[in-house]
Amino acid sequence: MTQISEAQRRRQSSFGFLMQLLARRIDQDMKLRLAEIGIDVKVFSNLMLLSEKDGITQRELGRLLEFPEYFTSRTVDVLVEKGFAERRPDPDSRRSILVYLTPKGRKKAKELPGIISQVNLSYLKPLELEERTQLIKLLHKVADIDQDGDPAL
Amino acid sequence: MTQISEAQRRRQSSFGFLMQLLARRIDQDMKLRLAEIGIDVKVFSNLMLLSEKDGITQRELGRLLEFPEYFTSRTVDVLVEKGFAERRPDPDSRRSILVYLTPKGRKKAKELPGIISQVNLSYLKPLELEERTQLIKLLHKVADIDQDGDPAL
DNA sequence: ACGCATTACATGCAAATGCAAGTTTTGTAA
DNA sequence: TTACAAAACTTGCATTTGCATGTAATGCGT
Repeated sequence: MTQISEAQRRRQSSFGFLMQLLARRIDQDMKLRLAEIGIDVKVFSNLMLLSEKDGITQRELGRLLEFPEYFTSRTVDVLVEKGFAERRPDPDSRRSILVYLTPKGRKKAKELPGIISQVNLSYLKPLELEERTQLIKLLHKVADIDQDGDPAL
Repeated sequence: MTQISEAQRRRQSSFGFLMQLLARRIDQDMKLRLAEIGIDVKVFSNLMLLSEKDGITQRELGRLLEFPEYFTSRTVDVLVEKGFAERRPDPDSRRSILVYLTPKGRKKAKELPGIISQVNLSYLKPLELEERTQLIKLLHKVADIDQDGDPAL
């Protein structure tokens, strides 16, 4: 058994520390998996959201994903370059732009849930089914997204 | 009540999605808090770890924090520039380097636990005490860091 | 209808990042 | 002991990021 200090125990039990550590691991995994299908993490997020709901403004897209505005702007550039999305003028306002998935983008988006499930499952493996539900519920409560649902495995 | 799609519910309940979202928020908060005392997140992590245990090689430091090697190399550069740490030759091997905190670094590290507690607490606020313990325990299990302890609030 | 703050988005540019390739030192095996 | 692989760091360089700023369109008060 390795000797661990009180300080180490404290750090390793810090909510922030655990979140950062795990998020980095997940991000790394996703990066590898997504590279196989030729996209990166930021394209992935936007593709997922747009497949739920497109025809929204860039601002709305960024707001829903909690990404800064300049970031969304450039990500949409990439989506358009890759032929996954297109910008259309907003009939209600000439200063805003609506983002729509193209058929190609929609097709690509269909590949994503499988990857997500696999990655999620690989992380949740050490937990019992009940614990997984509990964990998602607690994270939800912390994130303050006001709805509940079963974990997406 | 806002209308939400099944797909949206699914995404928002994805372990990976929640982790990324929360980690980004925490990171942003920490960035602001740390800017007040003149350091950034990567310096922060290393300072914390070294305050637990210094006199380790850069490789070991990177391994413990799960940071890539080139990253550690540059972070230690910054730590040294700022006078928080110093590199000393490893008596056992001329190709490795031991990193030690300076008194200044040790002093700076003392400011950190307070900030960590505040940030952690601000996130865990929506949870009951029991739930906080449960959440940390579950995250621990997922992270597979082999020890248990009470949450550092 | 005029001025002016605000919204929505884009971008220039400095700094940070990440990969791959480089250097020096050590282990190992013939 | 020599040669070759691997370890421990470092660095060059292209890409990415992020802040601050710019541009165009809109709402709003008077």
